[in-house]
This record gives sequence, C-alpha cells and structure tokens, in this order.
Amino acid sequence: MNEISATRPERPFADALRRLKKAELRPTRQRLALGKLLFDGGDRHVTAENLHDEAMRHGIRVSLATVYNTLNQFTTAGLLREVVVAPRRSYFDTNIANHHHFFYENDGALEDIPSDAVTLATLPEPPDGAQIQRVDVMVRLRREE
Amino acid sequence: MNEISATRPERPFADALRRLKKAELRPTRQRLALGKLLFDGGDRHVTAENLHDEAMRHGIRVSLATVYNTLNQFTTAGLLREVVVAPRRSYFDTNIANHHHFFYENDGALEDIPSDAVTLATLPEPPDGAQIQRVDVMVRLRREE
DNA sequence: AGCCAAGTTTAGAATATATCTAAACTATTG
DNA sequence: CAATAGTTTAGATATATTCTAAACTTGGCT
Repeated sequence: MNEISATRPERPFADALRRLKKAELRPTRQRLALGKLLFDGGDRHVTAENLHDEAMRHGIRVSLATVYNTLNQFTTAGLLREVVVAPRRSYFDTNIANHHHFFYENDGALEDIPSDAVTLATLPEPPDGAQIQRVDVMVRLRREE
Repeated sequence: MNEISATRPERPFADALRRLKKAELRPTRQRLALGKLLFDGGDRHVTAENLHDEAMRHGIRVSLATVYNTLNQFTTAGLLREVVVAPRRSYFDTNIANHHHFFYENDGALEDIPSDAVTLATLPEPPDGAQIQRVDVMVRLRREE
C-alpha cells in the first residue's frame, strides 16, 4: 500500500494538471478550475454559458470570454469535442471517444449513443485531396409533449 | 408533340407555384421568386444571407427578414432541409431526399454524399417516448492548403 | 527572491446571425 | 370592391461568439 495515497487522496487538480501538461497549455488558475469541473464529472455536454454559470456557483472567478477561450483551446488540443446541434446552440462534449448523439428537437437536449449502437457499414471515399477528420452521426428525436 | 409546350415554354414560375400550393403557402411575389431561385437550380446549399444577395443581383426586391421567414416556412413545409454545420453557420438544402453530407472544415463548404455511399448497419432504439425524426451523417473533411 | 518576456485573462466593445415588432401592403373571399 | 386574414418590411432587438487592448500571471533566468 502506498502511504501517501492511503493517508491523503490525490490532490484535486492532479488530473486537470496532467491534461494541461499534455496539451502544452499553461496551468493557470482558470484552466485548472474549468478542467476540474469538466473532467471530474464523467461524460458531460456543456455550453460556454452553462459552464460559466457553474463556475460562478462554485465561486470560481472567471470571465465568459475565458470560458470560451478555454473551451476552444481544449477542443483544439483534443481534450473536448464540439457538437453543433442547432444554428445557435453548440455543446462541448467531454467524451472524446468515438461515439454519436441523440438530439431532442423539443428542448435541445443532447445524449450520447454508445458507440456500438451505431454501425456504419459503408463510408464514402473522401474527395481528392481531402481526408476524413471524423464522422458524426446525429439521431434527431422528437417526443410527445 | 404538344403544341403549347412547343410554341412557348412552361411559365417560369409554374414549378414554384405548384410547390407553394401543395405547402398551403400563399403564392406571393417574394415566395415565388425565392422558390424559383431555389428549385430551378438543381441541388443547392444556401444560407439566408447568400440567397438574399442572389435575389438582389437578380433585381428581386425582398428583405433579409423575408428570406429568413421564407426559408423557415419552406423548411417546416418540408420543401427544404436545414443543415447545421457550425455554431454560426446553417445551410438550407434543396435536396430533401435521404442523403448525407461532406463538410469541409477549412472553408465551411458543404457537399452532398449520394445516399448509397453511406449505409447504416445498426441504428439505436430511440429512448422511451421519443421517435426518430431523421438521422444525419456528417463526414468532416480537411484538405491541404 | 526578483525581473523579464511571453502567454493569459478580463471588461467591454464589436460582430454576426437570427428573430421580433408593428405598421404598411397584398392576396383571397364573399 | 370591401373586409379580413396573411405577408412583408425597416428597423430594433436578442443572442451567441469573438475581438481588443490593458492589466495580470506564469515560467525561465539570474
């Protein structure tokens, strides 16, 4: 048994710090705090606005502009994935594994579909000079109200 | 040979008019003109902004608000399909048959993939109380620059 | 520790896209 | 052709996101 981990749990920002290091982003107070909110909570779909609200509720002082910057940097670094669902609604998904989404047209909610529940039998050849970046499948749902 | 069609071609708005009738939308000057631009040109992907510009260039006097209204009404009526590609970019597609899209991340261009080039082998069960509205597959591409 | 340069954060302004408002106009019906 | 219901419009408003430039923080160096 490891004495350190037995007597006190891993420092709360260790995971966020590891991710930032790997992405070569400086571990600032804001990035660490947002990283912790994002990555400690399992698979999440957040908008900039609601992550900002959440940070406020946790007493983290961070501007909305920084939340946008951070989400975009994390996305570029491959720590997040952006999912665009409607002209004025875009989510950031902490699940970067290969998977797809249910989208509820009624209320704009987004849910993961486990990756094995969708199988693509044929994929098109990418046009000349282009490479496939990724394939998004979105199953649009409507429920009775 | 049909004498009428031999001596003069079908009136230019006949197709747009037929579509509006079927959708129970009043055939106003603006809707007819926009319908003609949209449906005479084969499969197209337009934004409100660029359809408005196109109308201006053709000397059609129509406001941007009406272009938005019309595109939304056409979409609701099933004459168009909306494809959202990025947080601030949404296209209206005149091809309403079952098909999917290539999206070029470099410049935001959208292209149809013929429907037989993508086959979904398995589809997930919709969650309780929800019905599948449609399934969108978007193949995101990147090309060298 | 203290200094510097580079990177980061911030408030507030700017931009872009889309929708709303209410007044003027047009199409349809009787 | 009048009444009414539906449509269009300019301009205002809403909303989401990005930009700007000044202030602050971080990491490297001494």
